[in-house]
Parts: sequence; structure tokens; C-alpha cells
Amino acid sequence: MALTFRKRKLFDSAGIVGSVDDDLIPSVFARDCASRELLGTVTGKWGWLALAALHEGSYRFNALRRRVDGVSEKMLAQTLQALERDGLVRREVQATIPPRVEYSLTDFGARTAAKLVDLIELLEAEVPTAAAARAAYDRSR
Amino acid sequence: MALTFRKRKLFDSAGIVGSVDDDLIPSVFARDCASRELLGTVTGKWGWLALAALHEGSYRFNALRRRVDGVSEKMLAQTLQALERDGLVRREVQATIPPRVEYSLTDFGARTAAKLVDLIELLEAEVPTAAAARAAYDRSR
DNA sequence: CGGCATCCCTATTGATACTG
DNA sequence: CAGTATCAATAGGGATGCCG
Repeated sequence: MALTFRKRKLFDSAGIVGSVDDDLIPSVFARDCASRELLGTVTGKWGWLALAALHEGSYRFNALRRRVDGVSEKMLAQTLQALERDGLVRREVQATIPPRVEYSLTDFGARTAAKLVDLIELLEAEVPTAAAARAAYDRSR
Repeated sequence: MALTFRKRKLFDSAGIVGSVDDDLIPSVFARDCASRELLGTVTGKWGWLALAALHEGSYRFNALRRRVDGVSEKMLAQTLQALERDGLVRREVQATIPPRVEYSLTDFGARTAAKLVDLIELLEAEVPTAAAARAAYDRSR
């Protein structure tokens, strides 16, 4: 449940933590680690949107671009490349004229997208909660 | 399950989609919508890390700063403010000298962080998968 | 249609210094 | 300790143009 991948004591009241076994198991909390980079690809500005869209089914490039409102051609291409590189997205080219490029999720991508959609649905449902909190916060300033 | 908040047909083979009822229900796929902004706060560069850390328990400012390796003082303060503003994080000041500021998750924040941790744990476990995919991708270039 | 390369600008970020 | 303010660097991202 908790992300206690490191063996050091996490909650030192003086704020001083030990340094034993810190690198035995990867942790997102360490800078420049693989898991943090992977999370970055997934949660980046357009990454999670592309994954959520592809969770609905496969898309061709421009259809996906229309689905993910506001993304530029450049950023979508860049995002999809990163996702493909990390094994989340599959890219299939049909040698027709004009060319057809189909994007879909790999198994890994599908499992990731499922978790992501789970998160998104929670947040979509809680938009009013957040809006109320924000209004209260802004009022007290 | 799927994020089919809009009523239009999503999968038009010609790539042409209708435009009926597009704005009836909020959707992350629309630009400048509240849900997308909220997602941005949560999945932003430091947002998800702060939430994951606070999911372990409450932290004081500098302890959290040490936990989230690599974050600058400025960005952590900024991130926490955004999370507090949207009702995910609670900030409690103890009027001692020196001052003590404790950060913890609200109920909403805790439920969000739980989903997030779920995603993080999947990705941490799949780091080897991603690494292999990446190696294969880079080799084919 | 589905890209990649280039230019260019501004928003984010990080260092540094200062404050209650 | 827990911030805020200021400034400089830089990476993100849009616009444009070209190509298979």
C-alpha cells in the first residue's frame, strides 16, 4: 500500500533520516531514477490524456489529435513517441496512400491507462469539491 | 469505465466526428475545462510526488522537502499551495518559535493519493518492462 | 495523412538573497 | 523553520514550412 520501498526510517521527528539501504529498491522519491522518469512520461502534460483517449480504443493520428483538444501536432507526435518508446503504445503503419497510422495500447499500456482512468474519474466527480475548496481559499485572502 | 462523457460518436472511420451535446458534461478532453486543470494540479511535475509522500503520513515542510528529492523550496511551496487551494492538502501552523507547519491530506486528498499510489506501484513494478521496451526501440533506430 | 526540422518566444524553474 | 521576492537560465511548446 504505502510506498515504503526504502528501508530507512521515514518519520524522524527531528527531520533527520538515516541512509541505509536507500538504493536497494527503486523509489520514485529519488531524483533521476527510472521510475520517476517513467511516471513523468505517463503523467506529463499530454501523456495521461493520450493514454486516457487510447483507453477508449485505437485512434489514427489526426483523430487522436481532435480527441485530445488543444494538443499541437508537434506535442502529440512527441508524446506518442515517448509512450511508444516506453512500451505503453503500439504504432502500426499501413502502407497506403495516403498513409494510415494507427495507435493503440499495449497490454502494459492498457493496465496503466486503466489505473489512470480510475484516477481521472475520481477527479472528474470531485470537480465541485475542488471548486468549493478553491472558492473558500481565495475568499480567505 | 470509459470516459464517454460526451454523447457524440467517437469512432468515425473517416475521422469526422459530430458535435452534438459536446458541452453537456465536463470532460478532461476539452481544453480549459475544470477537470483538466484539476488533473494538472495533481499530475503536475511535483504534485503527484507531494501527494504520494503525504500518503505515507503528515510531514513538516522541510521534512517533505527532503522526502521529495530534488524539489526546490520555491516549487514545493508553490505546489503545496495549489494542492491546498484545491482542497487536497491541509496546512496547519503551530505558533511556536521556530514555527512549525504540518502538511497532511484531506479526505479528498487521501482518496486521490490512494489512486495515485496504485498507479505508481504498477509503474514501479513495470520499470523493467519499460526499460526493455526502450532498449528495443532505441536499437531499431 | 502523418510526420520531422527549424525558428522563436514565453512560462516554468532554479539560485540566491531576504524576512517573520 | 517556513516561507517570499527577485532575477537569470532554460526547456517547453506554438507556428511555420517541407517531405514521403
